[in-house]
Amino acid sequence: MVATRQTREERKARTRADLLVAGRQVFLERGFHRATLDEIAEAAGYTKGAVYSNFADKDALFVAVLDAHYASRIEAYRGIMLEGETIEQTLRAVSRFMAEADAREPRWLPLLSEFTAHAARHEPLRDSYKRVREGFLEAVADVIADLGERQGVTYRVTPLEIARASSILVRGFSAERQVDPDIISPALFEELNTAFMLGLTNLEGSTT
Amino acid sequence: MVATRQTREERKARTRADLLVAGRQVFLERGFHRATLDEIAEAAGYTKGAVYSNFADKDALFVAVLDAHYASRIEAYRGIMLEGETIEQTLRAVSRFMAEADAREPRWLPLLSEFTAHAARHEPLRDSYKRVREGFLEAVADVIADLGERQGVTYRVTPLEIARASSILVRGFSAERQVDPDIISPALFEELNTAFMLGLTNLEGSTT
DNA sequence: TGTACATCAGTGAACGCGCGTTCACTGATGTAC
DNA sequence: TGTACATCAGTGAACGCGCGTTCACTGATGTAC
Repeated sequence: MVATRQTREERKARTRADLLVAGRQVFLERGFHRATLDEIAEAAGYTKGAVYSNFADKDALFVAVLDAHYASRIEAYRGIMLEGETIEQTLRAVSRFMAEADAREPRWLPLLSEFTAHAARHEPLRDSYKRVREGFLEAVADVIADLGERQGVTYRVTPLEIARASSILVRGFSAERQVDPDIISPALFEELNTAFMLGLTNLEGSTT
Repeated sequence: MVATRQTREERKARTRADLLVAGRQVFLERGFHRATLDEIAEAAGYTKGAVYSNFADKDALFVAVLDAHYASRIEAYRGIMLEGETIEQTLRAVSRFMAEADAREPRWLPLLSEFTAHAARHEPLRDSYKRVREGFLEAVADVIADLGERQGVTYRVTPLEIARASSILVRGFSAERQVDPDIISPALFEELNTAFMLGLTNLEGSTT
């Protein structure tokens, strides 16, 4: 397992990938503001300079982490959609996936919230954040539209709005849970999600 | 209009009140992190030391601002509840009030989100924030419970959970809007709110 | 296959600065007699 | 009503420090011939 000779390009791509993994991890552990580039670089096995050689600054590193996160989410959603047989089954599977992802990485949503607040206040960053985020929501909307077609279901609002509405709920839950993770009862979670899904889809089959 | 002689106690209370007003304003303008105690003190007509003479630190000042904000909200909600004749009317009036408050001070919710993220990461602050916030939600729950009794309506979940659910929606909307205020269509807003309210109350009158 | 020079990813140390916090001080209010 | 001392809200200046960012450098890869 001796380090093979690599071209510059390969090495740099490797470094970038290492920094993304380490960045994600340290951001999750410490939060955006408290994570230091020193710690991230060290966790990846480099020094701070490597970060600046691969990303414009700390903000850009985070946006890249976010981009990678969303890419993997989209892939997961696509997979779930292909597996589900009925719309109800698929929606339930998506809900389950989201709940599991949150349980697996409970700090992700608070981290996103912290970064959103930061990005909203810093003009150029705000734009690049918006681009990545809207790209994600549009990709989710595509999945939702595909699902509708496959299952012959119509929606009361556009797929993009459904994606956004889902995000609204998720982020709202997260905001509320930040103070105390146990504060949202499972009953409340279920009621809200159900109300939300019934409200936005014509599940009864009426296509008016 | 010569400054009247005041006791120390009166003067101090006045200073504190001035700082709260100025703090609220500067926090709204700049956000929590970017607001400086210098600017707040100056806006209030004092120097930084006055802040430290009235509050433990920057965090405590914000919590005090928050506390005052919630107190005035509760008062408003109580007023609305007393005026409404039917439950539908009252719920609509509350929705309108919340929308108007958000339009009047669009930076309040982002500010709260920024501070929540901050507080979540700082142990002792987190507790005092939680105390203030839970106190608010409980007061809202009281209003909701009173409303139910007055109008003879039952809820599918506890009043406290309704208060929390409402807060979840509000904060979710706000999180989503931070990137771009125009991104949530009125239609989506209405659909979600309706789904939410129908989901949590037994409006048809069934008390089962 | 070898030599000489160019490139550039990553290093390591230094910089800089914004601002929250501290602290000795002051002058007006409060208290005792 | 007056005097002497105590208190303490608010002042103003200095401190401190964490960390993002910069930059001259190096040594391995790339390129030309």
